[in-house]
Amino acid sequence: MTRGNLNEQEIPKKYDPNSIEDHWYQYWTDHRMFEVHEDSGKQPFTIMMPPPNVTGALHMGHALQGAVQDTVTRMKRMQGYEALWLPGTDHAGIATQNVVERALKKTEKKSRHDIGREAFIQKVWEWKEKYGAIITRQYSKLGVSCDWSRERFTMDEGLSRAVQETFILLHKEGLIYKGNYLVNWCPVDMTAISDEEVEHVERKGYMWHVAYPLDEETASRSGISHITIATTRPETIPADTAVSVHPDDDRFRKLIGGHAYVPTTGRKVPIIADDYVKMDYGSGALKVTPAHDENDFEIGQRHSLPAINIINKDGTLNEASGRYSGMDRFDAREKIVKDLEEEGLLVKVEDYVNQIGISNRSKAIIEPLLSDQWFVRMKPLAEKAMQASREGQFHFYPDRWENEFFRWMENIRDWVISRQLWWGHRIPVWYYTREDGSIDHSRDYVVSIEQPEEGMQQDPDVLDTWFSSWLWPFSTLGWPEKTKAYDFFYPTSLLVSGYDILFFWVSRMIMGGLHLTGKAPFHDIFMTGIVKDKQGRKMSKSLNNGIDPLEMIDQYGADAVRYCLIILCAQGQDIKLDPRKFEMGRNFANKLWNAFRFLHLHLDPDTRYARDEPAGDKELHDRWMINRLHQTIRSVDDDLSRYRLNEALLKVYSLVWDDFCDWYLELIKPEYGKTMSQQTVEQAIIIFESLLKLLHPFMPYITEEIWQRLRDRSPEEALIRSAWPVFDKNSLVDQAGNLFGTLQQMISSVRNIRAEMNVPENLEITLIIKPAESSWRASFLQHRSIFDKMLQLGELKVEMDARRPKASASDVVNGHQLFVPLSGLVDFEKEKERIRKEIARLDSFLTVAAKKLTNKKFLEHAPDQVVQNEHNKQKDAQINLEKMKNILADLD
RNA sequence: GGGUGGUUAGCUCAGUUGGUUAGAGCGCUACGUUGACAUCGUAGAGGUCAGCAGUUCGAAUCUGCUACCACCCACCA
Repeated sequence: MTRGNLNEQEIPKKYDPNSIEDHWYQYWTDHRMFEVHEDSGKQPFTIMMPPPNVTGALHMGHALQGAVQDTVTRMKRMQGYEALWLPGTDHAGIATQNVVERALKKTEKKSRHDIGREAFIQKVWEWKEKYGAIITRQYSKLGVSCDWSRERFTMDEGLSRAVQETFILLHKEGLIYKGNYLVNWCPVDMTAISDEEVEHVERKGYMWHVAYPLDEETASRSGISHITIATTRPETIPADTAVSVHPDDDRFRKLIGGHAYVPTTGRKVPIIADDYVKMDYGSGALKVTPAHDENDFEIGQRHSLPAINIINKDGTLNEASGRYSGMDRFDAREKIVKDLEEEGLLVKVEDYVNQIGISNRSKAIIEPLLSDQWFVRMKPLAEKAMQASREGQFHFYPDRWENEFFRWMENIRDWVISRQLWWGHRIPVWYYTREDGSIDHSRDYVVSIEQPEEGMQQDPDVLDTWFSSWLWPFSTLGWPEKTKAYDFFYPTSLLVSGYDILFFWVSRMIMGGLHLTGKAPFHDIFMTGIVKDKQGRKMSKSLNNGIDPLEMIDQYGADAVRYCLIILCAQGQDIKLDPRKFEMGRNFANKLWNAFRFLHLHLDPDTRYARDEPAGDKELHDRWMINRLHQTIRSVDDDLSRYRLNEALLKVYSLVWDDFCDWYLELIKPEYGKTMSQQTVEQAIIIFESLLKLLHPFMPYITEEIWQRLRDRSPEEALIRSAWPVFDKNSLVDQAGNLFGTLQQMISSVRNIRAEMNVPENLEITLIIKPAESSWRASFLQHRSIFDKMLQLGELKVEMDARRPKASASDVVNGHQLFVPLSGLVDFEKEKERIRKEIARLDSFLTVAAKKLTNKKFLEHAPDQVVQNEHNKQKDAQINLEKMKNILADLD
C-alpha cells in the first residue's frame, strides 16, 4: 500500500523515527527488495555477515559493523550491482553449550550428564529454535538490508556437510592429524582450547626456591648435598622427571649425570644438561615436568624423559601425585609448600609477578595437559595465504593490518580443532569397539561421514567452532556443491570485521578459502575499531558498561544510531562511545525532516505528482547548489571507494545542513505571507532528491520516508532501488560558485558588522558596495534579492564612486568595499578596533606570503599551481589591506 | 622482550599523495522564535597540532629519539 494518503495529514514538527521505521522495514521486505538473483545480468557484489552467536544479544560492535555493511550494500545496490549481503548465525560451541547447561540447571536442576548427550543436544536445538531468532530480529531494527531468504546457520545441513567434507579432504592430504600432545586445557569447560583462545594476564604470585636432595653418589662426588631449583608451580613437583642445568654452568657441572630426589615423592630423577636453562635466572636449575609445561615437554622429548601426568581434567590431582591425590591444584600447591617447609626443603620465597594463561571464555587458569587431540597442520596453509597476500589478491583497510596478518602467519602453530564438548560438529571419524563398549585404540580409525561398519562408534569429540566459521564465505553459498550462487557470488567483495578476531577468523578464512576453493574469499577487508565505553574500557557484561543499541535506537532512532557510529568510525580507530553522541544523528535527522516540511509546505498539492525539470534559466543559487552537489558526489564516491565512510558522511551532512538548509532554502524562502512559485519548489525538490539518494545508504529510514512523501511512488520507484547520483563533469564548468562565494562572504561580513555594532535585529540597514571592478556592478545589482533576503536590507547601493559615509562601519571583501551607514549607532573606537584587528591579521598573513614569494628556492621547487595560488592570495590580501588602511585613516 | 595504535580547541574526535588563514560535534559568550527546524538561527571566543632533533623551499602530515596512555604478541622456570 502506498502512503500517499499520509501526505494529507499534518506533518509533525519533530521527526519521530519510531512511527515509521517498522513500516519501511516491512515494506522493503514485503517487496523482497533485499533479495538477489544469480541471473540478473548485473555485476555481483557480496558481503558475508560475520555470524553472531546464535544465543547472543546485539551489542554496539554488531551495530557498528552492521551499519558499515549496510551502508556499503545499499550504495552498491543503488550503483547497479546485484548486491548480496548474506546474514547468518554461529552455533558458538562452548558459549551456547554453557548457556543451555545453566538454563538446564536452573529449570530442571540437572546437569548435561544427568540427561545424556542425545537429550542434551536436543535441548540445545530447542533453545536455538526459540532464542536463535532474537539476534536477527534485533539486527533488523538497524535497518539492515540483508537477504534473509539466504540466511544460514553454521550447523545447517549444508554447512555441516561442508565441515565434514573439509575434514575428510584435509585428512586425506595429511593436513589433519591426531596426536598426543600438550594442549591448553580448560578445567572449567573441560575441553582443550587453541592457543588463540588463551589470554595472558599478569598475576601476583611467588617464586619458591626448593632444595632437591642429591643422591649419595652425586653428593659424595660433588661434595654438595642439595640442588636448589626455583618454581612458580610447586604443585607440579610430584610430576618432575628430571632436574636440568645449563651445560656451561660451572656451579653445577659436577652434578650433570647424577641424580636428585624429588621432594614429596622421593623419586630419583636424573640431573641433565640442556641449553634451554638460563644460568642467571631463578636458581639456575630447573625442575623438568614434561606433562605439565610446554618447555619441559620439549626438554623431555630431547632427553627421552618420561611424562608423569598428575592432574585430572577437572584440575584436581590424581593418584600419581601420591598423598595429594584428590586435592584441587591450588589447594595442593599450598599443602606442598607447607610440607616442604616442614621438611626444611623450602629455601626461600620471593614475590613474583608472572604471566598466566586463562581461558578467554571461562577465565579459568589454563592447565597444560597431555591428551589425544586432532590438529590441523597450518604451515602449508599459511604459506599459500602469505603468497596470495604478496600477489595482492586481497587488501586490508587500513593496510597496517597486513603486517599483523603476516606476523601471525609467520609464527603460526598447529591448530587444535577437537573439543571435548557435545554441541558442535561431530568429528567424522569412527573407531572399532571393544567388547566392554570402549574404543579399541589398537585398531586403525576410519574417516567417514557415515558409520562405515556396524558396531563402530564415532569419535566423541566435536570440532572447534571456528572450524566451521573459516568456511563461512563459501559454505553459505552451497560449497562444496557447484551451485549457481557459489559461481556467481564467490569470491566475495568485502569483509567487515573487528580486529579482535583477525587471528581467530579472518586469517583462517583466508587460509581455508585459498586452500579449499583456490581463491581468496574476499577482495577487501575493512577492519573496524572496537566500540568502548566513554572511559575507553571494553564494553563487557561484567563491567556492566555496555550501551544497548536497541535502547539507543528506541531513544534516538535507527538512523541516528547509524549516523553516529559511521561518523565516529574513522579508519579502524577504536570508538569511545558516549550515549549523548547519538544526539548528533538525531538532530541531523530532525534538520532533514524540517527541510522536507519546508518544501512540502510550499508544494501545491495539485501539482505534487507531476514534476519535471523546470523550464527556463536556473537562478544563481540553483546553479551554485548543483555545483556543490556534484563536487560532493565526486568526493563521496572517492571516499566510499576507499571505505572512508566517515568522511563521506560528513560531506553529505555539510552539504545538507550548511549549503542546502542554511543558504539554499533561506534564499528560496518567500517573503512574509507570499507563496513560492511552483517552479522554485520543483527545482528545490529535484536537488533535494539527490541529497536523499546520497544520504540513503547511511540513513535509510528517514530518507525513504521523505522520498515517498514527496511523490506517490510505486515499489519500483522506492528510494532503495533508485539510481545513485552520477557525477557530471559539466556541472563544475559553471562558474556560479565564484560569484556566489563572494556574495556569501559579503553577507557574512555585514552580519558580523551588525552583531559587533549591536544593530538591533529589526532595524533595516543600508548597504553600500563599492565594487573592486566595474564588471562586478551588474552582478551585485542583479542579485540584490540575495542581499535583501539574507540581511534584512532597507536599501542597496552599488556605486563605483561610493564614498564612505562618516558614521558607518566598513569592511573589504575580495577587494569590494562595503559600507553600512549607522548614524547614531557607531562606536568609533570600537569600529577602529575592528578595522585594526583586520589589518593586523592581513599584515601577518602578508608577511608569511612575502617570505615565501621572495624565497628563490620556493619559486624554483614548488609546483606552479602552488606558487600561483600564493601570488593570488597575496594580491587579494594586499588590495584588501590597502583599502582597510584607507578606511582607518579616514576614521582617524 | 618484541610489535601496533594514540597524544590536534575546555571535552570527544576528523584531517587523503607534505602546500588551507588547521576543521567538526558538544560545551562556552552575545544576540535572536508572528510559518521548515530552539533537536534551531546569526555572530564570536578558543589551538606553540605531546616534547626534542632532523629531512625539505615548505611539516599536524615524512625520519629518528624521548615521554605518557592504550592494545596485541612472546616458552625465562
